[in-house]
Amino acid sequence: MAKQYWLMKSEPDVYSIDDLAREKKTYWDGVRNYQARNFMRDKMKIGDGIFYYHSNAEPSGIAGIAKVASQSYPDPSQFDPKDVHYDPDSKKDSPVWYLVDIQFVQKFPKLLPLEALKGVKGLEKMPLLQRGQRLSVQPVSESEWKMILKLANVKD
DNA sequence: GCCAACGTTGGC
DNA sequence: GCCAACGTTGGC
Repeated sequence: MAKQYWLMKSEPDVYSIDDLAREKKTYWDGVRNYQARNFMRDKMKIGDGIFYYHSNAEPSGIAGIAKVASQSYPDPSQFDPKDVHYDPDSKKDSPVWYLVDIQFVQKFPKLLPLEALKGVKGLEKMPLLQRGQRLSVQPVSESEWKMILKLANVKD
């Protein structure tokens, strides 16, 4: 299986790339969208590349790189009645929500703002740039991955 | 803080 | 199964 690439959104006020850089590794809990879950549960493989995207930020944009650090497993927060992500419909023997661990790779020297991605030839198909797109876990093609690394002035 | 766009819920 | 109402996302 060839290496695949992803983009994952996080609000930096909640958990930023600096938080990830400090902790080195975290688990991506709280995703409650089926499409995003399916990518994590069915598609992600250890070692896949992840663009770490800051949403609801000033400015919003890609902040750096992480990588998938585990197979998918059930999101523990769905079983915890005290957790905001608690899902009373989910049962332990048939969990609804899955997540993966992600590991810090590098922070971009400068955040690559969303604005800088718009209008770039070769990136126009990215879900991120589609009007109204809110998916928090998205696939990125290899060519998009390489172009963005170039724009950010970093090597993989 | 506003609001457009979207996904989900629930009445019918 | 339709679709209006609602809650959420996320750029601005």
